[in-house]
Amino acid sequence: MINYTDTLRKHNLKATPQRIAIVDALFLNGHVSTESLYSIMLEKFSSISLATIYKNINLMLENCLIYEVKLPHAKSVYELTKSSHSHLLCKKCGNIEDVDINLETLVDKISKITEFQIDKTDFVLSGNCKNCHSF
Amino acid sequence: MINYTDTLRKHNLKATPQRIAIVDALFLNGHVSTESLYSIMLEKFSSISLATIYKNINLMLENCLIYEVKLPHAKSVYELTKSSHSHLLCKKCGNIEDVDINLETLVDKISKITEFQIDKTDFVLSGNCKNCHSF
DNA sequence: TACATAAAGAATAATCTTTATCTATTAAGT
DNA sequence: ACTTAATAGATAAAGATTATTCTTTATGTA
Repeated sequence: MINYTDTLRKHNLKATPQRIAIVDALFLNGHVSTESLYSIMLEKFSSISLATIYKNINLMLENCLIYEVKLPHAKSVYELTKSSHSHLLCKKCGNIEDVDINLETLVDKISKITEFQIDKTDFVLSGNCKNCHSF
Repeated sequence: MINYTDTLRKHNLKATPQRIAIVDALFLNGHVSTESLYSIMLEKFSSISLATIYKNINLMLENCLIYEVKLPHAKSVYELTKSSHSHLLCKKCGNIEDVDINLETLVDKISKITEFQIDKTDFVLSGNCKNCHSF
């Protein structure tokens, strides 16, 4: 398991074993919901409190270590903060994938038309993944 | 006030005064959260139950009369179902605007690259609206 | 227009979900 | 090793959503 002590400290968070394991779980699983993170954590820390999960998710959100991805017709999932990207959601199997789409030109155009200063996008594309539509 | 009896019936919903008022509130306000819908409704129906709001929102969602817009760092809002469009969110004043962006070419491209069959997009662009950045 | 009936509304209880509180423990700097 | 502020766990509290029960009502039919 990678040591995320520095990562946590850089985000003004004490490096507790629980937090290191949370970051590791996000790294390994990519996109994780609150309750799924709780069950993952229970395997390593049999007496971890659900409140600890919530508290740390909120702290990590505030310190921009993780990001919340809001999905249509599903609960939010959390991911480690990366450079801006979009998400693919399979409506059948629930799988979530990152996808890099260059939205710069598009956003510039919309910015001009709407007179909005846009500095962030949340883009989720839903459908069926390769496995779920090829049979 | 427009009579939404037919609209409701077309979506397999009985046209009760409460439901007509909900549809009207969404039409007039564009994007409404649960609690804000509740306060709007309380003005017309002083004894309406919050459970009625939730029940009807869910029924209208199931019957595709309304759509849930999930926003970053904010509670969901609901809108009357329209043709596919994106949303602009002002991070300062909280204002939400619809914006028509033709994503077809983009989505086709991504579909080919990722081998996902994409049939829906949820696109929220966040920033500052005209009023909030021009002063 | 009145009737029958399934559905909806209001009130409220019950069930999540999330946050707050309190105490014992621990990370991290000295 | 020692000190201190922050964290974890346990649990209560608060907030959000759903379920239940009973009364009322929309709507199709006679």
